[in-house]
Amino acid sequence: MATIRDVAKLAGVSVATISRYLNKSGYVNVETEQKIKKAIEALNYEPNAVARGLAGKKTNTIALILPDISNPFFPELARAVEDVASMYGYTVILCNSDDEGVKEKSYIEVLKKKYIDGIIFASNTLDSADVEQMTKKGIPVVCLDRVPPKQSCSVVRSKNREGAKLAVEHLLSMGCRKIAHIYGPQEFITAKERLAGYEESVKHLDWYSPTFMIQGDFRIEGGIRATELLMERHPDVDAIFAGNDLMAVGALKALHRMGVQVPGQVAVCGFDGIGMTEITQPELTTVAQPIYEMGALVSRILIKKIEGTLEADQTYELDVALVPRESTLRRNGHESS
Amino acid sequence: MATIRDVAKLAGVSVATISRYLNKSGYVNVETEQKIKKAIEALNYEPNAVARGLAGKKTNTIALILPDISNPFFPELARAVEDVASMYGYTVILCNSDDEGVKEKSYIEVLKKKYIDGIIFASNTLDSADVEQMTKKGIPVVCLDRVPPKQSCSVVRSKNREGAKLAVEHLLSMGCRKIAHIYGPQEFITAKERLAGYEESVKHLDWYSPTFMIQGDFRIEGGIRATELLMERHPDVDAIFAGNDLMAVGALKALHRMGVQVPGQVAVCGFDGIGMTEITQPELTTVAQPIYEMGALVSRILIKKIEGTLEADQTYELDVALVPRESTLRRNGHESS
DNA sequence: CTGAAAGCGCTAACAT
DNA sequence: ATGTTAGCGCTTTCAG
Repeated sequence: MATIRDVAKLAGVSVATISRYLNKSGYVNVETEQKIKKAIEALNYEPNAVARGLAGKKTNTIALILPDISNPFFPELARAVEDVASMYGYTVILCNSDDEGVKEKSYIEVLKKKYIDGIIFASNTLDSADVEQMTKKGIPVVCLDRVPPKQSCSVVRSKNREGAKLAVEHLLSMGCRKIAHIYGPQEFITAKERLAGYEESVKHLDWYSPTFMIQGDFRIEGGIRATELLMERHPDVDAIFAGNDLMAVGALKALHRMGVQVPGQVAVCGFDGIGMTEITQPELTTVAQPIYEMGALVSRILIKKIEGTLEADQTYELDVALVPRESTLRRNGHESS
Repeated sequence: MATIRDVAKLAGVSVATISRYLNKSGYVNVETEQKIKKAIEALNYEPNAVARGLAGKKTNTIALILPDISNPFFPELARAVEDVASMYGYTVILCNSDDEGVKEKSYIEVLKKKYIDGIIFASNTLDSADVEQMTKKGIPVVCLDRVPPKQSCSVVRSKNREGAKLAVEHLLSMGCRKIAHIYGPQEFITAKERLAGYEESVKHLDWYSPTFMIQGDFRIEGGIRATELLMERHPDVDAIFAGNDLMAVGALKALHRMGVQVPGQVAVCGFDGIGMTEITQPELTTVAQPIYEMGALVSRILIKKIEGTLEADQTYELDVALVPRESTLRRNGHESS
């Protein structure tokens, strides 16, 4: 592997000039430029990224910290992040935190030592102190969903409350009259907001009762159990709005086992818009978040921040969209009532 | 951030000693060891990974090159790789190649410049020349599925041919008599082997005909189209063995649309064992690969290779297992005939 | 057992 | 416009 020195020698100039040429920093004569170009080609020179990193404290590497890449929500997000990153010449380090603060901290330590340029957090454990500390240490951070106070970093999220309302409205418009909600763990801001949106939309309805809200765990199993509990408690519900798609899938499974028709007896609506919703039977109505776009946006913001072209930290709230499918399709619906 | 110099000064020894202590290379007196420990703690010293990388050409970073993290087969694999890597103190860079040689090559270039310690390929485009070149340049490589000739690198794969046979046997034992196969793109060695296994198992049966083998694309869409074509051509098939789970899901969808009962009229069996197979209706019988283990093994091997403790390159063929579920459950089956 | 010193390959003043 | 040079923070001979 040729070094910058070799190139300098062959081109008959100093290493500084080569460096300037490489980084387009400072002037360099057109003629010498040509000489340099030739030398580089002749030697098949490729600048060494590690040396650059050490000298310039910039590694063109970002990290993506998420709870678990095998949770179906994240692969698409990761794909988007990596796509954008590689488009801008950055490389992505993948970290699974399992939402455990300890793991997160330990990743952060490692990443700092590696002169990572920035971090994307798609995690819930992170507290604002951590974020501020990172920012203070000069490591740009961008978050997904989690909003640390004092706006110490940019945030990308989607309209959870509005999404929940969309779901309820849709179910009502399909003729449902007793709509239950399986909510996710309340440590998750998303779960909280969706629950709030649900409550807001239904609390003025005559059938409303807190017993229609059941806790789930954002996973299939939890959706199953919550549904069982719910159907026992309220055999008369005619719709379930689950706080995420995984729990909605669980609801589908549970209802099927009980012999309850979907959507005939009970309509089911999820939240997130992961691919799974298209392969269930019946296909699942869901409030889709623009997952890929969220990933793309979050990494574009991080890169801007790294390169110093970000005006100011901001919170971006992306629109969600109701995707109506079979699981909520009821004949007695009156969409245009 | 304290540097090794600061520690040396505070401990009253030279940087060389600190380095030896840090890397457990060379002797260091127990007493000085204590002094060093204290100094490190006092300064909260953390060795700089980039500097280490430059000086020692070892970055404790590996890369995982796969076709697409959003393809449901890969997240679990990636999770396993990252789990093992982080357990051994390595960090993982994620690369999506889309099975395009150009992208792969360009990743390799970048990774080389970053002094990556090794690469895991879960890709099909890579030709053996590339692998050998990498190996020659001193970058350890381990492959998934793809076996480059001359055994220039270790390979982890699973028993595709045997798996296909398991599938056919299972279908036969469930009473199926006309078993079709939707095979994947023949550039994929896995698709080829599964097809071969299928053919071997059925070619001696009286109903056998090449028209029972239909090409798919390893995705849901292709599974749907292939199934439509198949059912038109052979309305009398009573089982479909798909070359992977995604196509099996497609088959399920297509059959459902046509009003064909599964497993009543047609049984369906997939291959891979991805999570999706548990949420279809009916749940999908599949030949499960030990995906997580494959990822864990492949990364353990790579790390061994990096650390020079790997005896010799080898090909590891992991067992697959038939996971019987509803989609092949036929009353007229005689499991124990 | 420990220290001095020469890099690793590049960047960024500072000087010319 | 270009060259000189001092680092970046650590590893690793080679002496002692």
